[in-house]
Amino acid sequence: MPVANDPTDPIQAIQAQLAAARRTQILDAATRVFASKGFNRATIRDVARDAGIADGTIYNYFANKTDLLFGLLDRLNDTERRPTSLALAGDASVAGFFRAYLRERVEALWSNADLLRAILPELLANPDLRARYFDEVIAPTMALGEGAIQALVSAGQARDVDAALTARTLAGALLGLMVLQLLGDQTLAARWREIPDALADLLLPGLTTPDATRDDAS
Amino acid sequence: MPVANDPTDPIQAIQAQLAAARRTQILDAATRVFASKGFNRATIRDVARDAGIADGTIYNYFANKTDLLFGLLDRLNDTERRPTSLALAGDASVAGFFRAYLRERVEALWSNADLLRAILPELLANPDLRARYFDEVIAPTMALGEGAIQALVSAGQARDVDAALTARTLAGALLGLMVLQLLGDQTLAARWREIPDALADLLLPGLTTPDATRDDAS
Amino acid sequence: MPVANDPTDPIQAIQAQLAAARRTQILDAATRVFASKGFNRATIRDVARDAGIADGTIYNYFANKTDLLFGLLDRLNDTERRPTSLALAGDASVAGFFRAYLRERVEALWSNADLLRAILPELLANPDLRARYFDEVIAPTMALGEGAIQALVSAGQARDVDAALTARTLAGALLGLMVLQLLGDQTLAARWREIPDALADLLLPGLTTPDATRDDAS
Amino acid sequence: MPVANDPTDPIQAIQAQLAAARRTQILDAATRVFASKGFNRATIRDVARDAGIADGTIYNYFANKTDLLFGLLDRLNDTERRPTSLALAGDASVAGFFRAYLRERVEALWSNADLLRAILPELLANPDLRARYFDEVIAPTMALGEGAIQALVSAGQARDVDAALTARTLAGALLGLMVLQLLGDQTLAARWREIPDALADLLLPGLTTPDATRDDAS
DNA sequence: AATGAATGAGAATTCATTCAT
DNA sequence: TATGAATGAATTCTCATTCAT
Repeated sequence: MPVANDPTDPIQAIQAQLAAARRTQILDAATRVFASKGFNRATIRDVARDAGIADGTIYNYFANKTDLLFGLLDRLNDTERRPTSLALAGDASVAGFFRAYLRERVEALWSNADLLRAILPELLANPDLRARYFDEVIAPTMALGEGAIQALVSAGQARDVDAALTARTLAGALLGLMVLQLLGDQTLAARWREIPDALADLLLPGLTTPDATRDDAS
Repeated sequence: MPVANDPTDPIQAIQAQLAAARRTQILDAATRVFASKGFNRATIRDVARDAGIADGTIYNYFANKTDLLFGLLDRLNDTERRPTSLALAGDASVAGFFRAYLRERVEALWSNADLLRAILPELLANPDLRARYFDEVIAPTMALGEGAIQALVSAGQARDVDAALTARTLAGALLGLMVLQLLGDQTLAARWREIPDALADLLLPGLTTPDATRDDAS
Repeated sequence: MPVANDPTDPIQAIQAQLAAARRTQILDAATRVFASKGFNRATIRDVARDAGIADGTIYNYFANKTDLLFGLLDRLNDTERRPTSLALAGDASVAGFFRAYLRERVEALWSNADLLRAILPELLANPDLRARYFDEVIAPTMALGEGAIQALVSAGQARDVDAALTARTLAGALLGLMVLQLLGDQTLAARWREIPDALADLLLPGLTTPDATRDDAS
Repeated sequence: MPVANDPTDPIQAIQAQLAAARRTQILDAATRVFASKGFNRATIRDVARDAGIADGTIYNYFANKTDLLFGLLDRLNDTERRPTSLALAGDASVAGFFRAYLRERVEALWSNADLLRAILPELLANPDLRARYFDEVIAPTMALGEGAIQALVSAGQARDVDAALTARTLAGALLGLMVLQLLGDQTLAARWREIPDALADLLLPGLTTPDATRDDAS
C-alpha cells in the first residue's frame, strides 16, 4: 500500500518529475499545434500525435481541452509576471530606463508570438479565460505601470500625465503592434527589433519633463 | 417566364430591398450572437433564433458560417475604409488635425467594439479571413498613414521619424487599447472618450517639430 | 365561376394542351438532369433550372420528386409497352422475324439509354417503383414472350425449350448488355448496332428446330 | 512509447484481428441495410444500429459513407475476381466445361444477390464507383472471356464468332438475369438453379462447331 | 500510467416541400 | 398558374471525453 504524499520519498519525487516532464511535453505540443491551427481547429488528437502520446494520456494531466489552454496561459504568465523592477535603479536616467524596459517587454512579447497567436483569439472569445488572464496578468501589470508612472510624476521626472491612461497606452501600443503583426503585417515582422527605440523616440518627449529628457540611449 | 434582371422593374426593386433587409437582419443577429458567444461557440441555430428565422433561411443569403463572418467583415470594412482625409486641411495646425483624426478613429473603432469582439478572434485564427482583412483594410490604412506622415516630415512639420514604424505604432496603440478593453479593462471601457486627447498629448511632442507644436486643442 | 370539366370547352382544351406541354417540358428536363447526375444527386431545383421554371411550378404538375420519376417511367412504358406484334407475320421465317424483333428491341432500349441510366438505379432501390415497373412492363412483356415462344414450340418451329426461362434469358441478355454499357463498357457503346445480329447468330441455333433454321438475314 | 509496427507482436496481432472483425461486422450490417433500403435511403445510423455499435465507430473504420460502399465493392471483387480457370482442363469437352463455368458463375452471382442489390444502383449512379468497378472487375473479366473464346475459335472448337461481342453477351445474359430477378421476377428467384443448363442449351448450339457439340451434361 | 477504440452529443448543411404574393 | 423565399426535418460527420485493458 503506497504511503500518503511524502515529498521526501525519492520515488515520489521521481514520479513528480516524470509527471512534470510529461506536462511540459504536452504543453509544448499544444503550443505548436494551437499556434499553427488555432485552438478550435486543433484537436486533442493533433496535440497527442505531436507529443507522441495517446489521446487519453492528455486527460491524465489536463481535465479537458480548455484546461490545456489554461496551462499555456500559466506558462505565459510565468514569463509575463516577472517584469524587471520598474523602480528606477539609482542614477539611471528615465530615458535609459524606459528604453531598457521597452526592449525587455518587446523581447518577451515577441518571443511568445506563437503562443499569443494561439491564445489571444480564445482569450478574446472565452470569458472565463479572459477574466483569468486579466486578473492574473493585465491588472497587476497595469497597477505596476500606473504606480511607476505616478512615481515619476511625483518625482518631477515625468510630465503631469494621467497615469492610468498612459500606462494603458503604453501597454496597448506594444500589444497592438503585436496584434498588427499577427494580422499579417510583414513590416513589423521584419523590423520588430526596432520597435523599442522607435517607441521610445516617439513617447519620451511627451512623457518626460524637459529637464529629464537628456537621453543616453544607444 | 421570368424576365431578365431589370433594375427598373418595381417588383424586382422591392424584392431586392427585402433581400437586403433580410441580409441586414441576419448580420445584425450574427453580430450580437458572435459578440456574446464567440464565432466558434455560436451556432447557426443561435443566429437564426436571434434573427427570428429558420436555420435554412440563413443559407439563402450566406453560403456558409464563414461567409457570414465575411459579411460582418465587409460591414466593418465599409466603416473603416472611409478615413476622413488625412491631408492637412489648409490652415489647420498639425496638432489640431491630429487630435481630430484620433477622435474620429477612436469613435469609429469603439462604435464597432461589438463587431470587433465578434471578428477579431476569428481574424487572428483564420488565415483566409486574416489575409482578406489585411489586404482590404490594414494595408491600405498603413499606406495612407505612412504617406501622411512622410508628407509632414517633408514639410518640416514632423520630426524625421520613420514613417512606417510610426504609422504602425499609431494604429497599434489604438488597436491595442481596443484589445485591452476587449480583454476586460474597465478603466478603458469607462474612459475611452479621453483616449484621443491623452494619446495626442503623449505623442505630439515626439511627433512634431518644435515650431509646429503650437497646440490649439481642447 | 368556371364550369365543370367539359372536354369540348375550347378554353379548357387549350389549357389542357398547355398543361401537357409543361409536363413534357418538365419531364424532358428531369430526363436530362437525372441522367447526368442520377436521381438522388439531382435536386428539384436542378430540374426547375433546366426547365427554365420555378421550383414550385413543378409541384403543380407532380406531387413530389418520386412522382417525377413515375412520370419518366410512364414515358418509358409508353415506348416499351408497344412491342411490335410478336406473332409471326404470315410467311416470315422464324429467323427473320427474330432478327427484326431484336433489332427493334435494341433500338428501343438504346434510344432510351439516358432515361434508363436515370431510372434503373432508383428502380432497383425503390420497392414501390420496382413493383410498378415490374407489373406494368416486365410481367406483361415476359408473358408475351413466353406465349410467343410457346407458340413456336407448339408449331414445331422452336426446339422444346422452357418458354419461361428462354423468354427471360432473351430479355435478360438485352437488359444485361445495356447494363454493361451503362457500367462503362466502351466496346458495347461503340458497337451496339451489331448486337441484334450477334445475338441472333448466337441464339437461333439453340432456339429453332433444324428445319426452321434456314436463315435469311442480312 | 508505442512500439513500431511489429506483426509478430501478439498484442498487435490480436488488435488487428479485432479491427478486422469490426470491419466485417460493419460491412455485414451495411450489406443488410443497403440491400433492404438502398444506399441513399439508408443512413449511417441505420448501419450502426444494425451492427449494434455507435454511429461514430463506423468512422473509425471507414472514411465516409461512400467509403463503406467501396468496402462492399472490394468484398464483391474478392468474390468475382477469382474466376476458375477458363482454360479447358485437358480432355473436358467444351460443352461440359461451359456448363461447369456457367454453374460456377451463376452460383457466385446469386450468392451475392443481396450485395448486388445494395451496390448495383449506386454503381450505376456514381461515376467514381462505376469506373472503379469497371476497371477492377468488368474489364479484366471481359478480357479473360474474350481470350477464352478466341482460343476456342482458333482451336476449331467454337464457331467463328466475334469474341468481344460474344463474351459480352454471355456476361450480359447472366447479369441481365440477375437484374431481372432484382427487379422482382419471381420465376427467376424460384428457378435460378436451372439457369446454367437452360443457358447452356440455348447457347451451345450457336457457340460450338458441330463436331464439338457432343454434350455430356446432366 | 498509458492506450486508443468506442461513444454520442452536437453542428453545419442540404433540399423537398409549402405557401403568400 | 407561376414564383421563389422560407421552412425545418433529416443526415453526415467531427471530436472531446470515457474507460476497459
